Amino acid sequence: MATIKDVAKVAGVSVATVSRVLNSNGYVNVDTKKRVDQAIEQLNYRPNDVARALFKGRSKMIALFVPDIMNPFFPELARAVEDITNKNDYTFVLCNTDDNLEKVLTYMDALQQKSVDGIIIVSSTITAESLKRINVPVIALDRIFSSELSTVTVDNYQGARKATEYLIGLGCQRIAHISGPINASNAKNRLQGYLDIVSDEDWFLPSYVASGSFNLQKAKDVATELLMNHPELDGIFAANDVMGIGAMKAAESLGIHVPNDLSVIAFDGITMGEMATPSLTTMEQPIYDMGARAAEMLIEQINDQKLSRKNEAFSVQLVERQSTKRKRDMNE
Amino acid sequence: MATIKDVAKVAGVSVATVSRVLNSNGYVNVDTKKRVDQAIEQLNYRPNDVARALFKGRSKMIALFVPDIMNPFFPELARAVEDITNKNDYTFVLCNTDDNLEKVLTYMDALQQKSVDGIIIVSSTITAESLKRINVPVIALDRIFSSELSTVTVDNYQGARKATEYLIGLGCQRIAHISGPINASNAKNRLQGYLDIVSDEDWFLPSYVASGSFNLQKAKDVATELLMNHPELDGIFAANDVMGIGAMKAAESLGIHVPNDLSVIAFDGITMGEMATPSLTTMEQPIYDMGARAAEMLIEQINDQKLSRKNEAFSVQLVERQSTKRKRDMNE
DNA sequence: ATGAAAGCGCTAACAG
DNA sequence: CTGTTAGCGCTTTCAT
Repeated sequence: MATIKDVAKVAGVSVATVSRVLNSNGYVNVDTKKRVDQAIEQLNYRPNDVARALFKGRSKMIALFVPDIMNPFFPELARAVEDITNKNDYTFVLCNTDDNLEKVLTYMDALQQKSVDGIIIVSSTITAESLKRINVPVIALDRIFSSELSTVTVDNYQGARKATEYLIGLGCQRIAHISGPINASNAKNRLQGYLDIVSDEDWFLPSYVASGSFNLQKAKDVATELLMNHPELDGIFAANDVMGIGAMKAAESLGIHVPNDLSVIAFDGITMGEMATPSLTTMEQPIYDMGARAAEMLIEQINDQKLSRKNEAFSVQLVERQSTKRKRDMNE
Repeated sequence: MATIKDVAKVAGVSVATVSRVLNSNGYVNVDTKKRVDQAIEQLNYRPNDVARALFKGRSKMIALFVPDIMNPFFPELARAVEDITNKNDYTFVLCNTDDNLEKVLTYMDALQQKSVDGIIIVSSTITAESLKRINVPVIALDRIFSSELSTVTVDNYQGARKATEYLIGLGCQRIAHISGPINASNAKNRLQGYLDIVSDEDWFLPSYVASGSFNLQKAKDVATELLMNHPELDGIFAANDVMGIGAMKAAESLGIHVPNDLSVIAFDGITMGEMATPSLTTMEQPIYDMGARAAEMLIEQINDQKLSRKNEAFSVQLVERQSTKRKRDMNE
């Protein structure tokens, strides 16, 4: 590994001059620059980022915290963040937190020790308190957990309203909701959207709401219970796609046909929803765009630390597939 | 951020002594150690990893190259690598290569500049040549692309044989194969396993093999063609689960019932296969274990650079689900 | 058992 | 326009 010193020697200049051409900063004669460039080329020299990081106190690394990359919602988000991160010459570090505060703190210390430049966090359990552990820009993505952070989200409330209204428009007359964990802001808003549409209906029962924890198996279990206790149900709005699939699995094992007997709509727009049979109608989020935007915002903030707090919400879009169907036996 | 100097001052010793207790290396009086520990505690001191990395030339970072984390096979692998990586106090860097050599080289340079300690690579396109670009231990995972590297794989050939034999045992009499890209070692071995079972059968036709590039849409397209040209087919062995799902989608759109008219078996054991309807019979790989083992091997090699090259292959296991079914109309 | 000091590779004053 | 030099925070001889 050639160092800046080697380059200086070959070019017959001082390391300062080499540094200047490296960073195109300060005056340097055209000819000397040429000589330096040649030396760099000749030695195939690459500056040592570690030395730079030590001097600057920044490492050109960005970390993304997700609960678990194995959850199919996150790979696309991670991909987006990595793409933007890369395009801006940062290195991308992935951290699975399992929504475990202790792991988060361990990560924060480790990243701090490596002079990470910024962090994007998807989490509902992290405390605003724990952010003080590390002194770098942080963006909250998908879920809001601290009012002091810039955020990138979607309009969960409106999306949930639309999903519920869509089911009603199809002729559904008894609609249940399988919610995510209520401590997650997105789950809470989706629940609220549903409630604001249906809670005044005379058919509505509080027991039409069950928590599926954003988890397939859990959702299947609660959906089974829901469908057994309430055979009158003809629509389910699940707070995410994974739970929507769980609900369909529950219906299938009970001999309830989707979409003929039961319409199911969910939220997210992950690929797995298309793969399911029947394919899942959903409120699609621009997942990649969200990740990309969060990364861009983070980099802006890294470059200008006193940038003001910003809140961006993407809108979601109804994607009709096979799990929902207009009811033919409406009262007429 | 407290530095080692601050600690030294508070403890009333030199930085050398602090460094000694930090690394439990060299003699240090029990009492002085106590004083230093107290100072560390009091200042909440954490050593600066960047400074350490500069001195040592190693950064305690490990990178994983995957073609694309959005492909559902890779998140579990990534998760495993990250877990092991973390347990050993390394930081995990994720790199999506899109199987693009230029991206790979760019990554290698970037990682080299950051003094990464080692790399795990899943790739079929990387040339052995390009590895010279960076002088750290490398493990090949899932696919073999250079004979000089330690590798972690599965027994693709035996798995493919078993899958094909399973279909035959079910009574299938015309079995096609949807292969992965032939430049990928795993795809090649799976194809070979299939061929070695069927190529001597009198019904076998070379046109029973089609390439689906490990890609769902592509597999769906070629499966459609396959099923249209060869209505006699009653079994398909797809080289991975994603393509197995593609094949089922193709059958569905042609009105061919899986598994009654057509049995489909695939390879991988990703979650999406369970979610599909019908759920997909497959040769399940121990994906997490493979990732974990690769990470362990890498760390062993980092700790002892002159460790000899090693080759480990896990075995795969048949998981019967709904996409395959014994034929009732056998000649009897 | 401990301290002083050199140096990892780079950048940014400061001088000239 | 270019060179000299003092660090960035840490580890490791080399003395003592």
